[in-house]
This record gives sequence, structure tokens and C-alpha cells, in this order.
Amino acid sequence: MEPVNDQSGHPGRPEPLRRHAGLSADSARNSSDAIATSLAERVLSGEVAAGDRLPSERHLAMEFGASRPMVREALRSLTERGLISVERGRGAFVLNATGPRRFQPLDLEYRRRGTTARQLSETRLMLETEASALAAARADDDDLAVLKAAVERLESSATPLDRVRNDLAFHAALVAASHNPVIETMFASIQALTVELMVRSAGDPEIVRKSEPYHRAAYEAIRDREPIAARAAIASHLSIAASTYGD
Amino acid sequence: MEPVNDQSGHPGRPEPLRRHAGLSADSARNSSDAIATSLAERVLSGEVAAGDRLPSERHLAMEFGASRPMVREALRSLTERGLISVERGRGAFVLNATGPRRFQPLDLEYRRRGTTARQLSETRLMLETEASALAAARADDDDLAVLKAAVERLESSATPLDRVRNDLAFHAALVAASHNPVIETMFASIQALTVELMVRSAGDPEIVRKSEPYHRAAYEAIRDREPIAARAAIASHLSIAASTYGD
DNA sequence: CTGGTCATACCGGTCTGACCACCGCTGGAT
DNA sequence: ATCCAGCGGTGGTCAGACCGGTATGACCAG
Repeated sequence: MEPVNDQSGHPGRPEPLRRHAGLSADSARNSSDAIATSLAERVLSGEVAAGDRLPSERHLAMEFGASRPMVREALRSLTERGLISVERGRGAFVLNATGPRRFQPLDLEYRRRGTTARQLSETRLMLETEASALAAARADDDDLAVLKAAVERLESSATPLDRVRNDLAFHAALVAASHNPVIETMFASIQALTVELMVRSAGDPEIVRKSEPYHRAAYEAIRDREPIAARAAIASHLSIAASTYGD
Repeated sequence: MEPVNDQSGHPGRPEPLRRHAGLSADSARNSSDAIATSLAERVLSGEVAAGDRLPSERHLAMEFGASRPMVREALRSLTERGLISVERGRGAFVLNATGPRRFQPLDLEYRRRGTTARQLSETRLMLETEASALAAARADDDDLAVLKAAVERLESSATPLDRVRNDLAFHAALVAASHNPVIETMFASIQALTVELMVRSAGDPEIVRKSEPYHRAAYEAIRDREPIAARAAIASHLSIAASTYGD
């Protein structure tokens, strides 16, 4: 219902800024921040579910009384935060909360701070021993089935690349079985770095051969509800590769 | 005064796309992604140092043969990733690699997945026991001085809010003393959630009283290079609050 | 009735060229 | 020497346009 008179450039923007709900503490200084915050709340509150399509950019621009570039910046923020995915010609879609995301921000941070292979191994050891112990206590039938399948796929890996892929899948399944979303997310955040480490290890037959049995051992310990054994199996497994690279 | 050149859109854009270095595996599908990648590499490679100002948006637009909106989207990405900070009227500045950042993306992820107090406590226990053991092996004089100061400030906290602030500072110092950037970053990523947990604990005098001595104990164990004692002190400390909240 | 083709409406991707508000510096007035 | 007005640079925002993908339904051939 804009009269569209006075077309001398900016028609005086009737709505200065979207006064956002104001419930959260973050004060949006930009209009695009305000839009991003508003949309993020809409996603987090479940008002729009995973898989849903957001209104089009033009639509949102109208709704917020802003321009498309501002809406696009807001969408870019949400994309970067992993909440949505924008597809050309189709629209912006809300991502599943548990999807395998990249966590670029953390990855960048790790790289910026010059993380070494040793430090990464240390972290994996911590994360995965704890996860395996928790998994031994909490894994349900589904987890065990996934884990078992992962072990078998890993053991029958053909190429080194295949091995890396399956290895990663196994460890991801292990962490998922811990039923601790924080640990799971943290593990996901080092995934890119972990892959690089695995690629180096996969090229060494010695490491591969010695690490091999521990995967199954870990699975069986979790299945048999033996946290200590599970922890030990993972610790042994990860220590092999770690000790090979003195630093 | 309109030349009525009937601008039929794009006059032929001489430079189709910035062919980015191509070293990294990520294929940029958008021009703004390409710009973001290029700028990120510039930051990560140290070509522009922390504190430096990036060229202005107009300048970058010319350099990349793109428009300002595209450059702005790229800068928005970098902002979201925590690499730069854009200040109105001044420019975009490269942030320090170690600055206390918010890690909103991960925080969002944790909340989306419905993290419970118990799961968070679990994670802290894992993270901090490991960090304290590492700190006992690696802390240098600076770390110890910071840690000691933190303990003393914590013990003389006046208000509950003060206590929370100092408690957080102590634990951050502890984690920093581990000299493992991955663990440190992970701890930072749960900071917002941790504060919420601490606020609840700080309201309970019983918890405060019982937790109190462990801070100093942890510090002394680290100072005396006793990883096991350090681990035990932190574990005891964190277990108190955790056990109080059955779930 | 089925299957493929094509027009079309919609959508994100991008450009242009403005105007505004804010920051910092500088030069003139006091 | 001090102070402040002014100016140039910078980010913040807008409107409107064109491009090239993506569906969807109408239409025609088999």
C-alpha cells in the first residue's frame, strides 16, 4: 500500500527499522542484523521447520520494509551459521539441525591458531575416549547397528580413500552414540582437520595394520556395555597414529 | 538530462570472475564466495596482519571487478566467521586470532540440539580435566601467574555476578595453559552456555562453599607439575555442581 | 492415456548509481 | 595553543533493472 508518490529517490522510508522482539540480548545495529536475528528466532523457535522454504528474498524485503541487498546479507549470515541453505532458482531452505555441516568458522579458527598434528591427536583422544565410554552406557540398538555396519564397511575398504571415508564414518558413529550433542558437535568441528590427518595415516600400511583390530574391539566393548574396555580400545587406536608422528 | 542510453543492463562486464588461487578445495559458486575465499586466504596467509584495515568496499569492488553489494556479502561472511570486524565510517579490520570471540555458530548449534545441563557438565569435565593435565605438563611462568591471579581474584569475589565472572576467567586461564588451541577454542565455544550454568550454581551457597578449595588445589597441582592431582582437583570441582543437578 | 517439449512465472545472482549517517582529519577562527 | 566547522572517505541502505537457473503446467505427438 505504498503511495509511491514522491519518486525523488528515497520515498522517505516509512518504517525506519524493524524493532526486533528485543528478548535476546544482542542489540542489532544494522537492519540486516535485525532481519537475521528475526529469521533466526523464527527458525530456532520452530516456527519454520527443517526443510521448509523461507519466503523469497523479494517477499522478505517487503515484509521487513528493507531492500533485497539487506535481506541477502541477512540470509548470508544465516547460511554462514549453518541454519539455512540458499539454492539458486529455488529458494532458501531451513537445514536439519543434525545435518553434517562444515563448521567452517571453527575450522578457520583452528587453522589460524596453527594447530599441530599432535594437538589435534590429543583432542581426538580426549573426545573419543570420553565418547566411547558414554556410548557404552547409552548406545541404543540403532546406534549399535550403525556402528557394526561401519566397522564392517571399514574392514572391507578397498582403496585408501575408501578407508579414510569409512574410518571417518565409524568415528562419527561412535561419537553420535555418546548421545551428547556438544561432544558430537565438537567432533564435527574438527572433521576437516581430522580427514587431513587420516589421509596421512592411511598412506602408511603399518599404521593401518596395527590400528585395524581396535575398531571392532571398540564396537564390541560398547555393545557389551563395558566403558573401560571401550575407552581403552579407542585410546590404543588413536595412540598408534599419534605416537608415529612424534610431533 | 537523461541520455536515454537505454542501459540494457550489463555493458559486458570485462572481468567475468575472479579466478581464485584454487589451492583450497572449496569451489566457489558465487562471486561473493570467491571474494570471501580470496580475502580469507589473504588473512590466513598473513598477507594482511591482525589490526590491519582492509581496502574500502568500493576499492575491493573495483579490484575484484564486482559490485559493492557482492563485496559486502563477502565481508559479511568473513565477519560471521570471526575474521574481521566492520566499523561504520572507518572500515573493515582484521581481528586478532586469539581474541575472545563469541562463536555464535556453535552456540546456536548446541542450543538447537537441545543440550542439557548434564551434557554440558559432562563436556566441561572432559575438556577441563584433560586441559588441566596438559597444563601441568606445559604451563609456563606466564600461565602460572595468570592462573594464580585468577584464583586470588576468585576467592575474594564479592557478589555472585563477580564470582561468575572470575570463575569463568579462572577456567579460561586453565584451559589456555594447556597450550592446545583446539581444546581452548572448544571451551570458548561453550562459554555462553557455561555462564548460564554458572549463574545457577553461584546462587547456591552450598555449591560455592564446597567448590571453593578446588580452584587453588588445581592451581597448585599445575604449578607443581602434577597432572594426576590437577586432573583430580578439577574433576572433584566439576562433579560437585554436576551431581547437584541430577539432570 | 502417456510422455516429452516448451512457454512462463518465479527465484536467486548481480550490477548500477545514487543518498544518508558517521568518523577522522585539517585548517581557519578565536 | 585551542577549538570547532567543514570536508572527504567509509560503511549502511535503497530502488530498479537484467541475467540465467528451476519448476510447473499447457500443449502436442506417440
